Amino acid sequence: MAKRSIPRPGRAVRGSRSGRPVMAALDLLGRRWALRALWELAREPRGFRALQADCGDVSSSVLRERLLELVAARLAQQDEDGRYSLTLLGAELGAALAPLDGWAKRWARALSPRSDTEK
Amino acid sequence: MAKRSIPRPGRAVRGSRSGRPVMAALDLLGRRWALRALWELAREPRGFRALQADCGDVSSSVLRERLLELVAARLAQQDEDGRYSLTLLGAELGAALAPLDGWAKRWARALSPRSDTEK
DNA sequence: GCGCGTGCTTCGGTTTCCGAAGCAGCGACC
DNA sequence: GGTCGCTGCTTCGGAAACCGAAGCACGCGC
Repeated sequence: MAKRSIPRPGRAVRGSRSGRPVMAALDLLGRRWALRALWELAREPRGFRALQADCGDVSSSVLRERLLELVAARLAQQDEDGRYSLTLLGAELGAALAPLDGWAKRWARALSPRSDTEK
Repeated sequence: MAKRSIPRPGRAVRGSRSGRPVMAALDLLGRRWALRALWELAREPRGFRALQADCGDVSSSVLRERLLELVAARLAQQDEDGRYSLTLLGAELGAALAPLDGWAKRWARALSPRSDTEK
């Protein structure tokens, strides 16, 4: 498990040797399902299988990897009862990402009216 | 080119049949280098090769795919001189994501002091 | 013409992801 | 005690995504 190194600020990550914090974040969150898992956990803590179901049945192996990464990055934690939840740090990230929801709605509005010109 | 369908609000995407806009966004941005490319373009418009270099030498084939996706999603566009830039919509997304930078710095501060307990 | 930089393409090899199956542990119920 | 169902988690073969290096066509300066 944990095959590849987990991005952390101050360390070289994929696509950036600078170690700039935001680059590490971009790497961490750019992995498949990472953003989604964080988003779901921000809504409310859940157990592994519930989380998997709410993420549209992600493959359990990948979800496990992402969760390990989030935990290693101190964004998430596992409670004694097994449920996953965000740490304070993770919740703050969730808050920083919150505007995404509002933007997405504007995006939907901007795209739908005349975008029947899709293939 | 454009092998897989491009996420759009109102359509089923990976991991969500609901068509909720934010899910489409999460899918689009959860692809490798998508977030990073957007972030770089938000700083300033650039040509393909410059963008590639600034993204830490992403493979050109993947960068091309991500750019096509961003363009299809109306987040980016290609100017007459060939340079890529964000559309108004894309710039708004960039603005919505801006808090990420501040958060990442806090993340770095929270992690560095005593996290010598890394493997 | 020639060199150089551009946007972009191709392709073989590697990594990542997926999906289905299965395991061990635990509480509920009989 | 037994087995049922649910849990967190693991394994593994095949599929898809990604990488990296090379190369093509075009435009521009020389």
